[in-house]
Amino acid sequence: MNAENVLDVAMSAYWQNDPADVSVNAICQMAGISKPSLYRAFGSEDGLSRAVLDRYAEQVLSDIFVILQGGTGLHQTLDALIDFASDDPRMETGCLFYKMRAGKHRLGPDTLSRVEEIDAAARAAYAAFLQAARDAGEWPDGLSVEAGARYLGEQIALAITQRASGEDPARIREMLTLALSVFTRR
Amino acid sequence: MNAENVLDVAMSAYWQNDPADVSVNAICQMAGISKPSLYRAFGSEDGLSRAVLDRYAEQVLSDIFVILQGGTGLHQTLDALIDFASDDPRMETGCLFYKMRAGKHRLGPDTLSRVEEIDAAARAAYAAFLQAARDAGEWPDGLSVEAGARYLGEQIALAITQRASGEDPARIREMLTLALSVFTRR
DNA sequence: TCATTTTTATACCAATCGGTATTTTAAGTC
DNA sequence: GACTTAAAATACCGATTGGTATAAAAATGA
Repeated sequence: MNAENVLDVAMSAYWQNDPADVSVNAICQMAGISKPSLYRAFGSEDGLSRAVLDRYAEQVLSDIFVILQGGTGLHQTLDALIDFASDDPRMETGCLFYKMRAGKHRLGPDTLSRVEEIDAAARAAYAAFLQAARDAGEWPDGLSVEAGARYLGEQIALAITQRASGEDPARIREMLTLALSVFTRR
Repeated sequence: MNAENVLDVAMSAYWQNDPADVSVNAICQMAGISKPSLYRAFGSEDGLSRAVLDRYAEQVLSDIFVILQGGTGLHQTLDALIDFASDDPRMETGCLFYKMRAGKHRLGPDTLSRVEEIDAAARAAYAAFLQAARDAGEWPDGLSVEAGARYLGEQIALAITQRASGEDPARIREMLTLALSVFTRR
């Protein structure tokens, strides 16, 4: 019955549509397995969506952490983030993590706690990146690293969420570039 | 059976929670009316949510248009928008319009077209406001009014959406102020 | 007061949800 | 081949969804 294949099918379904709109029944049908098989493998819908999120984190989100930890300087890293959010084909239908976070009140407890865990890790990574830029002297006056990290994370989330709603990538890039210009102008 | 009371109850329910999480059954129960009565008055769930959105537009959204058309200059109007998004108590649980727009794929055709209508009107109002600021010479180089209007609208939407998720208003204000600083710095 | 019409309330509909009990099938093992 | 064990498929569960048919009640007109 191949659990990895089920995870791939579920991840793609959750990702392409909204997680809340994809039923367990539909996943079983798409994966060609029976419902008892799925429940034996993952325990519950919560177990499945959590497993999917784990897979997504290591297959996709890890790339964002790589960009942040690249140590290539403020300007260059911001450009890489803009490229990723605006034009990476994998973000064409949005980000599964952001979709889950946006509908967190519908998640089961396990998936929810994983979402919050990833959220905290992302904020920490953004903060570490900005702290390094501050240490290098590339930093506008009167802005805390904490606030900057929150701002940066939410602007990236906004841009990718807009891609999910079919917005023109060029427009998204324009808006995100404008939003992140607060880091490089003084 | 009082249709206005039903609209008030439904608006408050849609607004406080997510529209997709509020069933027709629940609204009937809260309003103390029978389901056939509601369907005779509004035709369908789509008819009800559209009527609710109409009411919301004239009771709440109109205030934003008033701010935008106040003609009090760029800086002052932006501050008023920041105040509204960050601290107006009516936005404490978010904006019903933004909640509907975020879940537009779940809306019926009538409600959906009304959402898009309001969206277009809002963009036009933002653009008119920014055009006036440009005519007054208060405008950064290399930014089109169109792009600025989209950016401004989305930043406001982001801020209010964050209020719905319980974010600290002071943090939201800080982020929104930072985002809108691109209009006043050169 | 009686009859008509309109509104209300109760009960129901088919579809779908997440989750399971039961039965059938298949795979080993001796 | 006979027996055991594990997996799979089907059928079912109660709850809830948007929507309606029908029966009871209330208001209206003569």
